[in-house]
Amino acid sequence: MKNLVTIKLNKEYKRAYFQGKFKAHPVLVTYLVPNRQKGNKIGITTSKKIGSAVVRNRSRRVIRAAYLAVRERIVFPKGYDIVFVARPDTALMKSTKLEKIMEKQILFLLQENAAQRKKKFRKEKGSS
RNA sequence: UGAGCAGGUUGUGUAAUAGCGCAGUUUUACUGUGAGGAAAGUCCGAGCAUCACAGGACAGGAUAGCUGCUAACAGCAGCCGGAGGCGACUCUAGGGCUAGUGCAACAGAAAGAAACCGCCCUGACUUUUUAGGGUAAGGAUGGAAAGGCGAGGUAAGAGCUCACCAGCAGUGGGGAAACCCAGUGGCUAUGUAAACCCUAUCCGAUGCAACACCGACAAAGAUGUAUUCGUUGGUCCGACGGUCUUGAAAGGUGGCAGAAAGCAAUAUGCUUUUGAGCACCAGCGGCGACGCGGUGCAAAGAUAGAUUAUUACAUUUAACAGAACUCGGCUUAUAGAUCUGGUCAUUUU
RNA sequence: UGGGGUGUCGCCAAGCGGUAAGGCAACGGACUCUGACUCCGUCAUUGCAAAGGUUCGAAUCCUUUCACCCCAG
Repeated sequence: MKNLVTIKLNKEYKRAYFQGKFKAHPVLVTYLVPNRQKGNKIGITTSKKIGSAVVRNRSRRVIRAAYLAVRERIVFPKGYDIVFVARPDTALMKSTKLEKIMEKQILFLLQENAAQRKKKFRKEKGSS
């Protein structure tokens, strides 16, 4: 896919799950963690629990289409690893609806991340 | 018109915007192309690859009416036997318990060559009863009781005799065979082989995570020419090998999208050969599966895994559902639409 | 993708052609002033993942399907 880097190693997925912030919704769960590279890397998880191969493929496509639309609008301060986890109802959604949900989630998580960094920064200042 | 039977086809379409994989080229933009009838389950059969260009025996496994079709098969076609349906038609693991062994709980006298009750005869005692023998017609148990049923026959009975029916053996006729038909004979030991087993036929093992090649690192140790070691399966034989073992590890390409060769160069083309390739035919042969012949087609080939997302219209929401080395089948899932050919009943002519 | 295995009460499980053992838990009762421990009893009921078949008889044998688990990168 053009200009779209995907996460490939299991290590990187685990990093996103354990260190990253997450926001949940009945249709989509988003994990977000900053990486040290330029540009975002995304990963999509569709487990066997959500349905058959047709359902998994469909939800993967919908998420990818939604991300491509969302990427145009949001300005990321730096590179992030983003992992999207599909839910059973994801395949029934339209990608336009999913866009709005995803946009909210990512903006929320970016704020959280920024807030956390400021806190850390202050703490370090105070201790020193 | 109603009910019912068998079989086939299709498996959303169109437009706009944005986007992805692969191939090609005038190389970064265009052109072409891009999921299924089951791609599924992985239940069979093959190709292909490696191990000896795959050998023998045992073990193990598979199949099981007959004849054909097929590269092969547990598939398909036609037929035979059996079961069901008024019928169209459907279903059918359908070799052998008279080769041997095992099992048949409980009940019942007895589950394999049987006497509990009953019936009959004889003896004892003669009030009841009791001993021996004969008897498979009746009772009781059971899924199953020694061919079934009727008549003759008898002390009572019994294929003891006879008619019909079932089964077995051998005879004659028909058929390619399963098998069918006819008459003869002796008079018959139940069920179970999807129990062990026997018979016939077939099967070497491992699966593309097979396997081949490329690039790059470090080098060490052991054996000593055969009753050892290693190389492929459970075992043995046989065969082959001289070198074998080990450390660290991770990647790429091919296999893989019909194959091979040639020709041409504003392109993705053309030609030839080849293959269990696919589709079609008012062609030929065959009842048919199918074969022969002819014509046409053959461009999904990913590798964290492309083949789409959104909107509008049609008619509503399309059902089951996503290729991973490739084919032939089987099985299972499947909304709706549609076509063809039989059958039965009723009404009208 | 390929290979292998398992489904029996709420849980752990035995049984592998002839009435579905046992333990824990649960429920009822006894003991106790009450609770625990202990003792006694009940608990699969047309059923052994589901559907067909073989058999007199199937959890067990055969076929198909479903769910789950393990191994191989």
